[in-house]
Amino acid sequence: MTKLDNNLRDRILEKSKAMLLENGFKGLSMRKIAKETGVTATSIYLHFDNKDHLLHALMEQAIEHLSKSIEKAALGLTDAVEIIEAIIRSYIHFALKHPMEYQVIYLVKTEEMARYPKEKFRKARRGYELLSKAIQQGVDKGELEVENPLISAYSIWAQLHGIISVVMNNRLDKRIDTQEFLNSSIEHILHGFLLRTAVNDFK
Amino acid sequence: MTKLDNNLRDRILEKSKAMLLENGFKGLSMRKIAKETGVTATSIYLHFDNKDHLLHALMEQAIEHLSKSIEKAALGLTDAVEIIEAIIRSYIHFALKHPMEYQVIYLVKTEEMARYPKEKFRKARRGYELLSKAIQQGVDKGELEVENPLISAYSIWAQLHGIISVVMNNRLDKRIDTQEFLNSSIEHILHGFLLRTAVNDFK
DNA sequence: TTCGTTAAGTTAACACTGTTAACCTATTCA
DNA sequence: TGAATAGGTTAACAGTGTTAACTTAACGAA
Repeated sequence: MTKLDNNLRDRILEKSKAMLLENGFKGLSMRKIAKETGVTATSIYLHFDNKDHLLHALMEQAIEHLSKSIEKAALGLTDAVEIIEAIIRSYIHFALKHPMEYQVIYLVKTEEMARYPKEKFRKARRGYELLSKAIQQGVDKGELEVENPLISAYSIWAQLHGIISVVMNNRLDKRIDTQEFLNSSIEHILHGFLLRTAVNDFK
Repeated sequence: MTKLDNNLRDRILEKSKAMLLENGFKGLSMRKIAKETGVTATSIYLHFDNKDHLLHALMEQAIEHLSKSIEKAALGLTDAVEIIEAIIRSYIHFALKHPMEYQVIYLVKTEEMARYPKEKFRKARRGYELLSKAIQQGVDKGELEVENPLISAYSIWAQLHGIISVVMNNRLDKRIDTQEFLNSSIEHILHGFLLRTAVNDFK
């Protein structure tokens, strides 16, 4: 791994990502990735332990991309509720704009999760920490009513994930307009954290 | 399909479900299911078009199971908010008690969803209709503040799904206690639909 | 300059996978 | 009695992730 990780590894990742964006996960195989990269299937194993590790690498990139989008959206804002809403909206926006990248983040299942190096989750946590800071700030200013900001941050994020996954997997009732559903859900989520007095201000 | 669908089909489903509960989705193959059922792999194709259709059948059973659990939990209750909370808690309880059955409901991805017969989604909708009725009832009584009860029902359900999937996939920060997270999230979700006045009553 | 080492790839093979085509056998019904 | 059909089977295809064994090229030391 001295001068190995300079070229092919990146090309494999690039091609994998491109193939993912085009055709989804279904037909994504090591052999096809290799062929697309102009190399043998076994060569991939010189750069990645196995298919899961390759997906982990894609996952990392996607998490980085998502984190940056969120940070960018929150940049410059000072009001706690504004920041929270901006984070929520940018999260949804990212998911809908980059569905495959979003899905790769949540692809890895429970069992493999354990093996996924914890250190790399630090990056993934940047978003929550931003969110939980904003919540704490809102609590301090008396705008929000929350027991544990970290738990609340994770709760918001989990609820968002549910809403997005429902939309992305076409699980919505056909009578329901997607945009209306999203707006209504955002409102519900925000509403759940606001004080009685603040509720009146929220539109 | 006259007298075909009496015996083997059910045995296949039984064994599939048992294997799913024991070892998860990862190693679940047609050949293994066949071997476990004491039959050839190709025989399965006399009863199911393909693997996806077999999973659809398992999905149907799981949805039925979940729907019954929810209906049972709401039975006898009259107060709208009580009913909503009971539905939410029974949904979470089911998911944690039967993780594999829960996961099979959400396994099928977007592309295959389109082919899944809409008629069969009726069953899946029973839960929402119960929920949306309760919401409507709460609105009529002036306990809840909601624009569209159906949308709200789907929103609650989606948020629940997100919370459960986060817990089931070990995505929670280790500093967070799962039970505390669940309770806090339930509170948030309910809070999001309550009126200002009602908020005070909610504990 | 030659030699051994190592990086970076290859080919061939294993043990699987879902799925189809072709075949067999027992039962049912005219 | 004989044809049709339900309910299976065996053999095979095309694909999968992954490993072991082999090749080739580059480099540093003797």
